[in-house]
Amino acid sequence: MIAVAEEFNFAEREKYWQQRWQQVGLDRAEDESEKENYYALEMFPYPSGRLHMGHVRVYSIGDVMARYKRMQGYNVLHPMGWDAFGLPAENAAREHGNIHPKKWTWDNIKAMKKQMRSLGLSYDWEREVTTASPDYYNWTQWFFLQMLKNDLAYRKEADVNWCPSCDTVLANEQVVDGACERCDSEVEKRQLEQWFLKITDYADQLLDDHKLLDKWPERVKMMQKNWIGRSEGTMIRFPVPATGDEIEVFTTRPDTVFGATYMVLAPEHPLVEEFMELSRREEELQDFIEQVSQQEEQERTSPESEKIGIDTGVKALNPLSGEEIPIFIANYVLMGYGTGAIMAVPAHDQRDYDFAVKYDIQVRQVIEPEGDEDWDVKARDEAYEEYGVLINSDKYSGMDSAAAFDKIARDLEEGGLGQRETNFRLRDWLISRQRYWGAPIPVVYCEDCGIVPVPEEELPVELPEKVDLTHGGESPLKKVEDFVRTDCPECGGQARRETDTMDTFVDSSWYFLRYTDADNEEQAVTREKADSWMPVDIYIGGVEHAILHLLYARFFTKVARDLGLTEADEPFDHYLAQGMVLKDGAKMSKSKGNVVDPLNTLEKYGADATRLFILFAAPPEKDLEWSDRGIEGLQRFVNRVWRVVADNLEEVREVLTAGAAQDEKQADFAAESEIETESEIEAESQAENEAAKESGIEIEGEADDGTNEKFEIEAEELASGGRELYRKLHETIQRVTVDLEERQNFNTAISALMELTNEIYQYLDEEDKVNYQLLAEVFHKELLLLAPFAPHVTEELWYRLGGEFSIHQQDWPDYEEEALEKEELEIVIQVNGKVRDRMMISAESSREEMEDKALQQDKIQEYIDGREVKKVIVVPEKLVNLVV
RNA sequence: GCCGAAGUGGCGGAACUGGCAGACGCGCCGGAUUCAAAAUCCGGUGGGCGCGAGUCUGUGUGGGUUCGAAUCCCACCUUCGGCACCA
Repeated sequence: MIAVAEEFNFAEREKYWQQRWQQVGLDRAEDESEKENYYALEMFPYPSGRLHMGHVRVYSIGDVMARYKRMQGYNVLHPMGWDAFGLPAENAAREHGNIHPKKWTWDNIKAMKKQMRSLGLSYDWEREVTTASPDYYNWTQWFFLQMLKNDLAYRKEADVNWCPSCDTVLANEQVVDGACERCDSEVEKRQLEQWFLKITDYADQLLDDHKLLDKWPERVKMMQKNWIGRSEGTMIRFPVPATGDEIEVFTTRPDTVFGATYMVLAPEHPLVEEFMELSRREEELQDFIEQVSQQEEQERTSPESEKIGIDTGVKALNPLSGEEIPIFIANYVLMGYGTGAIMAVPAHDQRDYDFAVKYDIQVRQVIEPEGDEDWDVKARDEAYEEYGVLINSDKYSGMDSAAAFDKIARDLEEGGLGQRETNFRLRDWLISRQRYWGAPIPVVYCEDCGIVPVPEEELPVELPEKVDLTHGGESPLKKVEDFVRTDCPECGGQARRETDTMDTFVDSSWYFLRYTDADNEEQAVTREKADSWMPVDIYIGGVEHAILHLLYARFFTKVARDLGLTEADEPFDHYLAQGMVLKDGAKMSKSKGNVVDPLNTLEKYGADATRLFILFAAPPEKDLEWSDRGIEGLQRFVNRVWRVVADNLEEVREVLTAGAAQDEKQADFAAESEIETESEIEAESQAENEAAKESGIEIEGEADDGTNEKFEIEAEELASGGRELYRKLHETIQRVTVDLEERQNFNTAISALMELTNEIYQYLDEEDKVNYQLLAEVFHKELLLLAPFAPHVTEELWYRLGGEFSIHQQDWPDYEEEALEKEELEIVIQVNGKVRDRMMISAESSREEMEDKALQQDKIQEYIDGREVKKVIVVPEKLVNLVV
C-alpha cells in the first residue's frame, strides 16, 4: 500500500522541480534546429522589484503558449528581459539618498527574476537582455546613428510638452488629456531644441500594413488608426494681393471651395505679423493675440470653448472664383495641424458656420443633398456637412462631390494653385529626455563642425556612474564635466557631448530583435537569426501600450527592415491584448489599498493554483476580477487531480509494468512509501527511468517514432462506463487543443480538464471493476494536457507514475476521431420551436428515421393533438422540429 | 460630436458557423463521513406557479427576419475604450 500525501505539497515540490528544470536547461531555444521555430513573447517588465498580478497574468499566458508549443514539437524561443532604464530608478535614488540607479535596478532585476522562477515560468535565461546594460544600449545608440545617417533622426526647435514633475520633455504619445501619462501632472508647453525621430515618414506604411495584422485586435488597430489620423485632401494656395504672399491651406473638401467666404490664420501663423503691420488695427490685433495666448492649451483646443477671432482687414483671393475674401485670426485654428490656416466654408462646416454667424460673415451654400433642391442651410441654421451635388460653383455646378473633388484638384494642379496632399495627425517622435537613467544620445557638438555623430566604433557612449541627481530642468549629465568635455571626432577640436538621454520607449522598440541574437558583440542582430525567428508568433501584453510601444516597435521594425537587418515588415504576427487584473471592480493600486501581492498568493496556494486561477477566471483579453475564494477552488482542483492519481497509483503502475519482467528495484519502488526528500526523489527518478528502459516498458512520448504510443485499448471492449470515460478523454484532448491553438481561451480549456477530472471520479465511483489500463491512459493524457497550465504538479505525478523526466518534453497528445464517435445520440424534439421531448437514436439514423421516431413519441402525439403537421425540420445529430 | 467594444443566474463566466441557455468554477442549500469540526465525497441550485409528474417565463429595452434568435437586422438605453475646434 502506497501512502501518498492527501495533498500536493506545493511548497516543497514546486521549488524542487524549478531547480531541476533550471539545472537541465529545459527551456533553451536552439539557434539551429530541425524543428520549426516558434517565438512566444510577453512584454518585458520595468524592474520595479516586485511582481504584481498583472505580471502574473501576462507571463502565465505566455508560459502556457510556450510550453504547449514545445510539446507540439516546435523549437520555442521564450525569452525574458528588462526594460531597465527609466525614472523610478532615478527617483528612488533621489528620494532614498545614496542608492545608485544602477544598483537599485540590478537588485530589482535579481529579486524579480527569483519571483518569476517561483512562478515556474519557462524562460530561456541565456538570452536575457537588460536595456540599461552597455551591451544593449550600445546598439540602441547604433540604431540612433543609423537613423541620423538616413535622415530619420533630426534636431529642431519646437513647442514641446514639458512635465514639471518628471523634469523632462515628453512625446505626444505620452501626454494623455493634457497630463503626463506617467505621473498625471499637467503638461506645459516649452520652446526647446530637441531630437526627433521621423516616424511620420512611415505613417502610410504604419497605417496600410494593418492589413497584414489580421491576428491583432480590431480595436488596437483602430486606436492606431485614429492616432495616425490620415486625411486625404488638397493643398490650395490663396494669393494675398496686398503683400504678394500666398496663404496655403489644407482642406479635405475642395468641392466646397466656392463656399469659402473667409480665411482664418492661427494666431501663431508666420504671416500674422506682416498682416498686423499692414492693418490699421495693429493694436487691436496685438491685444487679441495676447488674449488667445493666455488661454490654457486645454481650453484652447476644446471643441466646446467659444470661438473668438478678429478681422485683419487684409483680403485674399479665392484662386478658383477670383472672389475677394477677408482674412481673420481666430483661436479655433491651430498651428500644429495642417498649415495653421484654413479656408472657411460656413455653409458646410459647423465650426465655420458658428463663427460666421457670430461675426456676420456671408454664408454661401455650394452643396445640396442629391435630390433635395430645397435644402437651405440658412433656413435650417446649421451647416450641411455631407457630400452632395455642387451648386453656385461656376462650371462645377451639377457635379457630385466626388467628381468635383477630382476635377477641382486636377484644375488646381494644372493652374499651379495647389495639389493633392495627405495630412497626418501623427507627429514626429520626440526622444530627448532631460534625465540621467537612459541611453545617452550619441552625438557631440563641435563649434566648428556642428552636430557630429559619435563614430560607431566608439560606442557605447557610456553613462558616467558618478553623477549628482538633484536637478532642475536640465539633464544631470550636464554637470558631469568628464562626460561633457570631449574631442570632436571630425576635427579633433574641443567639443561637448549631448547630455540628454533617449526616451525609454526607444530601448523597448527593438528588444524583440535582440533576443534572437542576444550575445552578439559585433552587431545589433544578425540577419540570419532575426529572420529565422521574426516575426514574433504571439506577443502578449497590456492594451495600454496600443499606441505607444506597439506603434514605436512597428516603426523600428520597418526601419530595421530598410536597414537590411531583417526581412520582417511587422514585429508581431499575433498580438494578444490581455486585460487588467481588478480587485473589487477597480485596478489594483496602493492608494485604493486593494493590492493583492502575488508573493503571498504563491506562498499560500502555490504557483500551479495561482496560474490556474488567473487563467481560469476570465478569457485573456477581458479584465479579471481577483477572488480569494476563486483561487481556493483552483487549489481544490489541483488536489483533486493529485488525489485521484495518488489513490490509484499502485494499480496503474502495475498495469504499466505488466508483461515486463519485474525488476527488483522497480518492485521496491512501487511499494515505496511517500517520498520525502529531494535527493531521494532524484535517485529514485534515475533508477526508475533506467529500470523502465531495461524492462522495455515504454511510456508514451518515449516511443521511438516520437509519436504518442497508443495504449492497447479498443473502445468496443470497454464497459459502458469505461467507454464514456474514454470518449470524454478524447473529447477533452480535442477541446483543450482547439482552445489553445485557435482561441487562446485558457478558461474553457481548464474547465474541460475539470470536467474530465469529474468524469474520472464518477467512473471510479460507479464502476465495480475498474479498468486500470484505461485509467493509465486517462491519467497520462490528462497530465500532458494540464502540464502547460500547472507545470509542477503534473511533473510530480508524471514522475510518480513512472514517466520519464520531463513531462514538458513529451509530445502533445492527439485525439482519435473514432473515440469521439457516439453510437447513440440524444435528439431534441421540438413542436413549433419549443422543446417538448428528447429521444435516443442510433448514430446512423437517416432523416426519415429521425422524423418517424419523433412522431412516434407519445408525448409528441399529445402536443400535436391531432393537428396537421405542416412542416418538419430535421437537423442531423441535433433535433427534429415539427410545425403544426 | 465621430469611431469602436461590451451588456447572459447571487458572483466570475460557458454556449464554435442561428438548433437543449446558464458548461466549468465560486457562493448557497441538503446529505455522507466525524465524538465534533476542518478537509473530503455525493446531491441540489435562473425566476414564477404547483404536493407532484409538470408548466409558464427568462440572455439591457422595443421591434423585425426565421420552423427556431443570447447569436442575424433596425431603433433605443447603459457601461467601458479611443479620437476630438484635425480643417
